[in-house]
Amino acid sequence: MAANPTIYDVSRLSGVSTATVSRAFSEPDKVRESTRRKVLEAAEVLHYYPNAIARAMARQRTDKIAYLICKQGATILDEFYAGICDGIMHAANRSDYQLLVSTAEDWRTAGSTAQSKQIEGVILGGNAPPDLISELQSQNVAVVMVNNQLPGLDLPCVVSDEQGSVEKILDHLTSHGHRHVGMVVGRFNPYIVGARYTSFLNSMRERGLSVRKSDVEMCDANIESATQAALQLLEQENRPTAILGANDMIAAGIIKAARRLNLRLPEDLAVVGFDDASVCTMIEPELTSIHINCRQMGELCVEHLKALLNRETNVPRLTVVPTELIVRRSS
Amino acid sequence: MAANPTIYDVSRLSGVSTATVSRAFSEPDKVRESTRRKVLEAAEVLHYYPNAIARAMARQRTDKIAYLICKQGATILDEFYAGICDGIMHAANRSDYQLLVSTAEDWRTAGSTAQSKQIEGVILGGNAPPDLISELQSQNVAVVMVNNQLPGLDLPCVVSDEQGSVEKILDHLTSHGHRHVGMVVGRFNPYIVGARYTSFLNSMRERGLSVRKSDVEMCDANIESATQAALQLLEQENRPTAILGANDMIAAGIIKAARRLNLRLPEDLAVVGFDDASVCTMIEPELTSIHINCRQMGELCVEHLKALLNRETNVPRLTVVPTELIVRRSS
DNA sequence: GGTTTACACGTAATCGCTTACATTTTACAG
DNA sequence: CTGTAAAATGTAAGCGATTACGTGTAAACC
Repeated sequence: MAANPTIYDVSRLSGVSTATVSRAFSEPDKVRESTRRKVLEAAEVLHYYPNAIARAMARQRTDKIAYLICKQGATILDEFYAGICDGIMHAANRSDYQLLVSTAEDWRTAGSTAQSKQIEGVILGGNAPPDLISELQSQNVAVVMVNNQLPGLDLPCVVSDEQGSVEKILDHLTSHGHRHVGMVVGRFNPYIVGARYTSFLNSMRERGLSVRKSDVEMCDANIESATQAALQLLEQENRPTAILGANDMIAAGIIKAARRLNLRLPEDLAVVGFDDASVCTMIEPELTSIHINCRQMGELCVEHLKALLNRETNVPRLTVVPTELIVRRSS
Repeated sequence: MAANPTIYDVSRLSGVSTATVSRAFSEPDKVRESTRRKVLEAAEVLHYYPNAIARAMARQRTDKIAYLICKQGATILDEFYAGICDGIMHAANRSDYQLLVSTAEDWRTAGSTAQSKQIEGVILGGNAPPDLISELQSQNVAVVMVNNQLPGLDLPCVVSDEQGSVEKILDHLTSHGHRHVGMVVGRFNPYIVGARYTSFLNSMRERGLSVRKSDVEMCDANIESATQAALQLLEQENRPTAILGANDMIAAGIIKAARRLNLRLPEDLAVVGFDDASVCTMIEPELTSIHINCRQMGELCVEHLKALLNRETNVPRLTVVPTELIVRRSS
């Protein structure tokens, strides 16, 4: 590991001062074209690349941001959060941010928060614990939340249009004659319970359709639990003719349950999911689902974080990303 | 953004030198218990946290590593690579590394490689382009590859036991009387083509079973393509009684194709996948698959990177992670 | 008690870059 | 050709930690 060349080496070889070398790299138009070329040439020869650490030190700005996934109902293994991550990665690279990724839990148990000091902004994915948020804010790092929204918190949130999604689903279902609709909700994600489920209740009420207690079941974050919950729903006397799954995995569970009961899909039962994960086209019948532009959500997060970091004043507190209903064979 | 407290502030408040403050944090046993307490107390009062940037600057060590996903057949959206990512995240946190995540493409198009300078080690996921590898090595950053293995390259690789996986599948299938076995391979992932597919050919030959050209089809990275490929296989005169999909998505496509032809599973056709993704239990029939401990693979990557960074000499060039066949209803 | 040794702590140089301010060079008008 | 403003470049002081080296103090030995 031969010591890497520094700005001094370039300075010496190119015959200009270190200040000029520095400018040649970070403010190209403040230096004469000819000298800039000399500098770049010398850098080329020496295999010099500016040392970002030293740069951060001098500038008092690290351009480092982090994506913390809060395990409560969220994980990078979930296509949805992975999609957001993908969007964040792209946007971060484009804006020349360095992106750290971690789960909130690991993050805290590991280097406590000492790390935070060098992170200028954090994107919180999923159900972030309030104390994490206030801790971050007290260390004045910029915070943006994605797929979550907490009352009384002053920070930008990026969410998908849950209400609109449910409307679209119910429009679709009612236009096919469904009036008795149920839902299986994953209790593992508080935000989704609060958003998708209550949207469902509201929309149904507005349409003058009733939802009985027995039309809704809760389940855990695995397919077997979802299947069991769906069985509960379907084995009752007067079962719904359509059921929403709070995500595609749950919807898949509903389909499995329907199969066990020898129900025909979509004739005897319509099933709709959320997220439009890849599984939708893998199962039989293909699953009608709500497509969410997670990539865009991720990109928006970075945009907002950037705005926050640049001290812009009018960063929207709530950004709602529109969704789309993808109708397939299951409904 | 009030300026953050520095080691000087703590030094002043606690009445000791900056050197002692520094030691109190990074070499606790080199300082008397009583003074250490004083220091920590002062730090507490001031909300002081050591500035990792400055620390990195002084120590000439950043403890920063990166996970670069090489899009060629790999993406964070794939549960497999997400699982590896998860493992890397955990291990990185545990070892107090900062983890940057990006796709190789974004990485290069964005800040070129300037960034590299501050990254001490890189984990390459998927099919890394050779020039990227040599570029990294020439800047002497430690490199580890996961789920890939290139001839003539001197770096640690972590892969799953493809050969063993195939053996297990074929043991299972032949014990159920299958002698005519086909495969659908994704042409999008060169390594998998090279590993899973050739293992398949070898194992079949060893068992004295023949594989005709028409028993193998290639497909692209989407389910429709996989389904089409499977149809090709299944619509011929003398079709295989069992088919391997090079991953679970492809296997799902095979199942769809079988359904279209009204084949019964597993009676008329056995299907087996690789990766044991969550989709395996979502589809009907549930898919027999090879479980890969991706989390462990990720952790191993970090271990090896760490060893490399600590200049350990005997870092294994190849680590093969054992797999397990999960038998379900599709076979 | 005096000398040695180990330990705790302090002083100050250093890491590689940025940037305010000073100085020199260039461009251009008169 | 000269004077002046603008542009280009140079000088050097930080940024906030670490750490080699030096000093002072207390324990340990004879």
